[in-house]
Amino acid sequence: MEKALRLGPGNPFNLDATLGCGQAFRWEKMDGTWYGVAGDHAIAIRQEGERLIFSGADEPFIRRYFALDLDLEAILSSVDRDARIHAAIGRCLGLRILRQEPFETLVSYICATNTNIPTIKKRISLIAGRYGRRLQGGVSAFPDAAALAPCSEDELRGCVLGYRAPYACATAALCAEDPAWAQRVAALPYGEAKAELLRFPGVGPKAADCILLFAFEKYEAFPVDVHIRRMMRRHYLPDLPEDKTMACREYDLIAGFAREHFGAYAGWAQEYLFCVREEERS
DNA sequence: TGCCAGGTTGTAC
DNA sequence: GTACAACATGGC
Repeated sequence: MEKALRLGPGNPFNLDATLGCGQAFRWEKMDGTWYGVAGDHAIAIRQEGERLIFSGADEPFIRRYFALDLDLEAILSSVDRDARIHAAIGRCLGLRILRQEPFETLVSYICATNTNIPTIKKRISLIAGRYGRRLQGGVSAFPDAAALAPCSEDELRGCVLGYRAPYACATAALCAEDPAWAQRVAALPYGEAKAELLRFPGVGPKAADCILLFAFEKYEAFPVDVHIRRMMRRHYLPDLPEDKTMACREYDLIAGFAREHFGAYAGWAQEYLFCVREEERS
């Protein structure tokens, strides 16, 4: 059954930017409607101006998942500190950082290293379809740690994870043994929470920052992927010495600069910059 | 075909 | 601590 939700004035929301920016991997748009899975909900949702029309979940879930409770204008005015981010905000106004499931986000970003977004979506979809609980409409929830932990490396290789299969396998086992991991991470401040996540195999600085930003509301996390690195070097830190691969020191330098420059909501700035990432290379 | 992709790991210095 | 090759796979 369809429900409708009216977005308040002065609190912008842009469904296309939010679901299309690459933070979540289980959404597809068809004929103006987004179809996807969040938690145990198979959701269909579309935006008509200031109205959201949705089915598959109740309004409190939608408000929470899409972070409609946050004062976006306040967040954006706090990071709006230069012409480039200002332009990005103008182009993607209403993009919000979702509140995603910790375990799904953890595994998703282990699957997201050194690859492209269509391939990540394929991996996540295969994992959910094979090991997740079936929902209405034929789609499946992402499995929890207990459901994924018994999988062998070969089974996960079958989900085209490649060399990441042992990492996902070992991480699922760790989470299954320690179901309170997410609660613990949630309670820690950014730096300590990141250190906790870095203990999972297959999780490095970038994946940890994505997980903290998309599943734990640690909004000072500033993930530095190849696009953001290129943009930051080109437009914010032109004096950084040339390097082929990203050294640990360089990552912390870029992310540290971003936190200083954009402030406590640097992660929101990162998503807006990622949303307008240049397609041109080199 | 060859290069690139929401990088991390293991190893050598 | 820093540097760098190896890594599976698919898109373009």
